[in-house]
Amino acid sequence: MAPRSKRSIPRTPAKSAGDAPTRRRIGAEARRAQVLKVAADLFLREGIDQTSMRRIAGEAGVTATLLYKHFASKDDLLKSIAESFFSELVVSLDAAVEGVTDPVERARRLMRAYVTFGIDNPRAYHLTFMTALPRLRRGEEMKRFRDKLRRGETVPPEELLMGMVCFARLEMAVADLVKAKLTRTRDVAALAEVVWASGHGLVALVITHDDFGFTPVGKLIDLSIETMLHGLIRKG
Amino acid sequence: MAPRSKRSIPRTPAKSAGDAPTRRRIGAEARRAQVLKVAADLFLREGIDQTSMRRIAGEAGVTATLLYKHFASKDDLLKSIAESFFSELVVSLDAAVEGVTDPVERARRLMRAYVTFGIDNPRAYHLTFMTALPRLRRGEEMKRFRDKLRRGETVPPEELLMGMVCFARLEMAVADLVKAKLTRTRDVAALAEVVWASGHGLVALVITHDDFGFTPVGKLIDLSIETMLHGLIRKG
DNA sequence: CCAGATAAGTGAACAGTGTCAACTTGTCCC
DNA sequence: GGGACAAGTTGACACTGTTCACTTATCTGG
Repeated sequence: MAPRSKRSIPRTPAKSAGDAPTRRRIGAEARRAQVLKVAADLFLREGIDQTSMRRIAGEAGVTATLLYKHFASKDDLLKSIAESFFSELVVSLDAAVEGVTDPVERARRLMRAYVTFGIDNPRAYHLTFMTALPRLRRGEEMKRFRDKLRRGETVPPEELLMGMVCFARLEMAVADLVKAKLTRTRDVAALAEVVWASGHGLVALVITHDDFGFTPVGKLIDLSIETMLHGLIRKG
Repeated sequence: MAPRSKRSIPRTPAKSAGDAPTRRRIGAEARRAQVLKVAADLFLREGIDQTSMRRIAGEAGVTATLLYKHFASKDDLLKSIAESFFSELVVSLDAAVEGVTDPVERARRLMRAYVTFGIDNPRAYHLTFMTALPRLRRGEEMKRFRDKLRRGETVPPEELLMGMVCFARLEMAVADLVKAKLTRTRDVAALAEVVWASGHGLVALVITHDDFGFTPVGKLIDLSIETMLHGLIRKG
């Protein structure tokens, strides 16, 4: 955004003699993977806006133009990276509830895993859940996708939207609570969305207003999860 | 190193014809206000990134350079606009609880007013709560500010951070709940942050993933607020 | 009434951005 | 060896936020 003016940079032609400009060719797949890795690193270290296509290209030892042979746009590149973060999140979520059978405890651990992942990986979280990538918005397609996941159907992995998969994990945990007749209300989708919202809000506030002077994060997480759980569960 | 002395370059007199676009002068305050209005309009209509300084200037019938006589940077301009949105939000919040004495009902209405404001003014909400303006981050200053508001002290209005004022409204409502011994726990600050998080999360999700296929928003708001309230309040 | 200070406004440039058309170069297959 | 095609580069375009060096209008005091 702001080109911090660092004056008196001679702007060298950068035509240093002798360095071999040999175009090093690697396969298309390999290059794509390499660019993804470099870009993800830079986005996480420096932030999205601070990371230009030229910078990514430079770090990959390549020209910016080449990136457009592998990704349609910067947003497209971002989207690809987001998908990989989603995958990691799914792994975290699954690990958190592995072997746990009590539905309430499963829900609790799921929430905690989600919030912790977000707070521990603020830039990744920002990229995946707080950036409205134009390409990520697919409206009707998403609805159909949700329905499929809800019914336990499988979806071709290459078309998989990992964000939806994350949500499906939460939705199924909530469904278990409802099935066990533990909840005050029975609208699984709505309940899952509410739970997600509270977790998301916590992460979002903490990572974007980190100077707010919040209560220690650990305490906040505990209180948030327990409050939500108490709100969900029937008294009795 | 080319000293580049551009002394006394004639620089086109441009006095040739009666083109004279007549620099229309208005007072500094007036111009500042006008720019604020134009910029706010554009940000809301087109979004922040789609609105350049030149565009704002053009719409105001002025040069981009002039904007920098009134605002230090685009971020600074954004920040000024954010403050005015915060003010509107405070008005909404106060209106929502006017005349209501029951602490639970006050809390409920406050939450609803907050969430509704955000969903009804997505761009304004995004600008105020989801954009980490560098100038908005003031760390320690914010903490001291919070403490003052918490104690009911007044703060010079020209240094007022309206965002903090909004939060203080919520915090005081929560404090009333705690005082009435209605809550399960007693940490006012932490409780208020948790409530805020859930409201914020709802708004944030709805306005950035508007294609997600959510449960109808009205239902979501109701369920979210009632769940939160049930989670907060002691049973019995 | 007119000089001078100062406030208000301008044009051109700088250093960057995402992106693309047109070109060159490397590598494999026939 | 000669194409074909994939992989990579050059150089530009139309933007961005921002600043420097200016001009011009308006108010004030002598």
